[in-house]
Amino acid sequence: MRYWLMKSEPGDCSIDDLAALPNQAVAWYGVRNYQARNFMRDQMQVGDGVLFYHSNCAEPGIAGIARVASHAYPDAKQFDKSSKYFDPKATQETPRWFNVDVQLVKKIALLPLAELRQHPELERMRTLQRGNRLSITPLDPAEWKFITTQLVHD
DNA sequence: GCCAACGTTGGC
DNA sequence: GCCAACGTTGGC
Repeated sequence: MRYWLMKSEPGDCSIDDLAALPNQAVAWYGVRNYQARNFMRDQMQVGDGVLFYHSNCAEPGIAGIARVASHAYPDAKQFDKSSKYFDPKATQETPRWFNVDVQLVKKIALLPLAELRQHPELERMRTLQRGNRLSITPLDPAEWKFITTQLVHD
């Protein structure tokens, strides 16, 4: 069992968008960074814990708890010429990009980035490090526990 | 909209 | 394999 923080731009897919989907689950397509891809492809297991994070918006922060709901499989958008995620170098035989499905567990009262920064327990969190841009980062179990038991209120 | 930080690309 | 140029991310 591992724990992850996954960023989504709410203009693209917000926590409410996720909640409105069938099964409250979404294919996490569009990751075009090798490190983030490798986390999904090589390390994620069904049932892993996910913090659903709103990025690049007025109120960045953790917006909900989710779970990994599938193993990684080829990202369909890499083959779709009409998609901005189309990758001419990817083929069906040798796909380059993978994604998992992510399913909502519960929406929470937004935990703002500014609040996360105030807790010494979280000062080593990858997402809080200067210059970090990775859209998927692993969480220490202690960080997961602290956030989900000390900071989350429904 | 600004800009710092980082990843990728491609010429050499 | 170096590295400059370029594109992207994402907080502010």
